Amino acid sequence: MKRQYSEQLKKGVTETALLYLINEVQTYGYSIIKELEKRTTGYLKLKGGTIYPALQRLEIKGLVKSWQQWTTERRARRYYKITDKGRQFLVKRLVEWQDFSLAVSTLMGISDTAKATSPNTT
Amino acid sequence: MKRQYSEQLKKGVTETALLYLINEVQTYGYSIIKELEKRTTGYLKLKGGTIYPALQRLEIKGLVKSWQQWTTERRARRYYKITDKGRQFLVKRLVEWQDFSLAVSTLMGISDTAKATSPNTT
DNA sequence: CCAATATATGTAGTAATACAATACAGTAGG
DNA sequence: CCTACTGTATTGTATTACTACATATATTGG
Repeated sequence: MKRQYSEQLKKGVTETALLYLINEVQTYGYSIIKELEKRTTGYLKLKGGTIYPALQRLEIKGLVKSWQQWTTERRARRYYKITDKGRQFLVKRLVEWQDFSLAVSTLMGISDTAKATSPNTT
Repeated sequence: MKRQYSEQLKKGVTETALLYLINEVQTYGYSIIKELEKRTTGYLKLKGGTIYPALQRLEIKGLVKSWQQWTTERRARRYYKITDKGRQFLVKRLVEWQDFSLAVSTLMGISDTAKATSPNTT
């Protein structure tokens, strides 16, 4: 099965993105999937098989805490809420992303005053 | 051994960064390591154990080609040069990085007209 | 009423890749 | 001689996004 390169790009930002959304408002897995897709107009589509394990990792690390809530008599959702530790972690990771993305963009000749970035033909 | 989160961030950009440098001028592994560190003021430090396998992957994919050059009688370097296929690939990946990094930055409230990005305390 | 779709969570196994640790060897300076 | 730096390379490990699958309930259209 041929993998997309964008998979690799996602690896550093998934947990930060989840935490960012959970920080805004307590929410649950399925909602996060839809929200990410909507807000990034399709650039950050994450699958259930990615999201649910990632949420579990966040909880194990103590960055979020979860509980079940019954939407109907028989139907449960697992809600997630950020912790203080999670908030501290989020701030660090946001700064890290900014520094990293700026460094890479600069390296690759992509600046705010973006000029033609097509590689030269040396 | 505690791993750095930045490891994950790097996973999508390493090959693109290598290709970008090789596109500028034919070069070799050790030089790339030093050059990346210098140009990104330390934000993109990659180790030999990352670079050398990555260069091999690029060659297997036909994006670069390599040859040995003797710097002294006994000492050889492996130089890399980009191929036409590599140049096409590079352009695609640069565009992909731009789109991706913009999408993520937008999601996380980091725009060019960057306002305070500290998470709210809902 | 029934089928299809959407909602909702979860696991097992696989692929990709950055790293540490290690190995080897030449070279330069004290 | 000895240390540090240059230079390439491999082995094994950790992390994590994905596919495929499993299981349910809820809703909508024909």
